[in-house]
Amino acid sequence: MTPLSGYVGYALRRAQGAIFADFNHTLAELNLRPGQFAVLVLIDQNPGTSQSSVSAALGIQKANFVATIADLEDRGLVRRRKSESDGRTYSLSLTPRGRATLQHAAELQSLHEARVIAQIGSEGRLQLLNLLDRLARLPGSSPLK
Amino acid sequence: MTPLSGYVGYALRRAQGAIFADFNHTLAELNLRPGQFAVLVLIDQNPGTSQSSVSAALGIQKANFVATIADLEDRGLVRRRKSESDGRTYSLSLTPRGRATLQHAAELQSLHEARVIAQIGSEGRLQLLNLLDRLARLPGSSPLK
DNA sequence: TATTGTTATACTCTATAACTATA
DNA sequence: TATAGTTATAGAGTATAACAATA
Repeated sequence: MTPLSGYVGYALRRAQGAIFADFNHTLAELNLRPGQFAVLVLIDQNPGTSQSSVSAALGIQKANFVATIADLEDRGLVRRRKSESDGRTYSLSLTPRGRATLQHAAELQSLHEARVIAQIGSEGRLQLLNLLDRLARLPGSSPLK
Repeated sequence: MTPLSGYVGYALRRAQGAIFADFNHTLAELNLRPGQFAVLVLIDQNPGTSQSSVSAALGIQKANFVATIADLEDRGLVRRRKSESDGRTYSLSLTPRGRATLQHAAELQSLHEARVIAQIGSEGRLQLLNLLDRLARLPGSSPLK
């Protein structure tokens, strides 16, 4: 059957399915899905940050972030400490085990990214990142209210 | 907070979120989501096709296609006829209303695609389609067999 | 035996509303 | 009032296993 072509949305869905499948397969031994990996990276880069900040940076609802952060805390990868300056917020940081896991994950992730480069080339990857970044800035793409 | 950058998978997720939100907003009056639009396009291009063929072409499980096709049939957009040559399959086609809806949807979709072009340019869009198509062919990611 | 369509089930991601405690 | 975190809920999307009817 003639495949659909010429639809950016459809092409994005198919590509993301392939990329996420490869990512999940590559990091299967760590039991880390793409979103969890992203959370670890952000906390590592912004130690002491809050749940609201991380969820906002990832473009997800803070309500949907509760289960994710609880899981990472239960697994001993993230530490949540009550902030002293603001009783409403938790201060997030990686545990030593979280840092070790992130380092291992980053190595596996680079294998995944290498497969991307093998598929579309280094130059193609940079073009792609640039195009996707501009697409993500489409007007009205924030959650509809 | 410093955004994540340099991860193709993350950039894909953000871009797809923006694109799907824009698509859904653009076709809201028809109550057609991206997957449903794709089904109408495929049936229109392949009248008489089967549920298995369409679901395989879209890279989804045939089990998950049952609810989708039932909804489109209930809305009077798709007709399912028992095949005479093979008692197991249904022959799918668009109803007149389905064709009219698809035509209207295609017009709205082109407005959506125009916004994509406004964001990344005609040339950028073609580059993107090419890159995404190659990414979808990552080894081990093929729902198509 | 294999395939088509189906049911049932479960898991992930996402969206919204409403609540609490703090500010 | 406004914000951080939470709970509850609902809707899509996707994956697998098993089944009846048909090939």
